[in-house]
Amino acid sequence: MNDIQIRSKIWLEVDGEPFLGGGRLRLLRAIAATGSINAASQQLGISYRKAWSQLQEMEKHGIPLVEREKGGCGGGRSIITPQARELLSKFDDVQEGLHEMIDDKFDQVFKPDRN
Amino acid sequence: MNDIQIRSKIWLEVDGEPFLGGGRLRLLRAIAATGSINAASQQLGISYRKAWSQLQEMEKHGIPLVEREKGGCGGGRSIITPQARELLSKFDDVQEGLHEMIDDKFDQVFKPDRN
DNA sequence: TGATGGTTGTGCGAAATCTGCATAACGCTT
DNA sequence: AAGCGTTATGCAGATTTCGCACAACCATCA
Repeated sequence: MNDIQIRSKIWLEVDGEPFLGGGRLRLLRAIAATGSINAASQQLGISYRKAWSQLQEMEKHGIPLVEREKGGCGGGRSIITPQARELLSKFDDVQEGLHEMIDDKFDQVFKPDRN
Repeated sequence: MNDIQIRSKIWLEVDGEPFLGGGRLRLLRAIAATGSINAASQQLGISYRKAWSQLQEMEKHGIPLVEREKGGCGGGRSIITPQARELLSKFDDVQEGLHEMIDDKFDQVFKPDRN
């Protein structure tokens, strides 16, 4: 059998459209860590434009996630809101151990015992 | 809080690219049920072109999934291979109960007790 | 006080992807 | 040999994604 593997993902939806998944989660984390959308996008290897678009998509449902300031000391900065922090934490709680569990189940079903 | 919900999916990859997920699974099932790619695509509400492309993507890794005949009685027909049948079965085994489990965990974490 | 620097914000054309129409190939059936 | 319903596929149009280029902003500092 070819080298076959399982992948899995979870994400949140609001009003039936994507709200928060793995990629956007990493983005918010990077913004929290760097204090800048620009620095975060570079860290993740995506364009600023893309990061900004993702934030737009997330926030269009009315939940404020990032507070931005343009101009000023350092040119500007961005920090994530307490609500965003809580979301990240809860998302982690749900995701915790999930991939491992699924990988295990995959091995059980797809990889015959070597006895 | 807005109406927020969780979604989840699993899929198989071969050589690092998508091989079998929910959509292609339904396609193979529909082909098995109808004996025809054309009928299957109509049943699923997708174009024949799209169904055919998905089969191409799946089979380009060398695992034969559908045996096709063009021309002949009825114009032609398609049946899925034993290997495809086995894949469907195993995929179900891995997926069984998964969505429910994730939904439960989501409720635990995101919906506070109403005491 | 005005020039500077680094960030956020955005329009728009290019690039890539997806979609499906149109048509060929095929081989039983009659 | 004509017809029929399926599989197979090229290709153009539609749609989405991508990212370059540039505007807006404001504390700092000369």
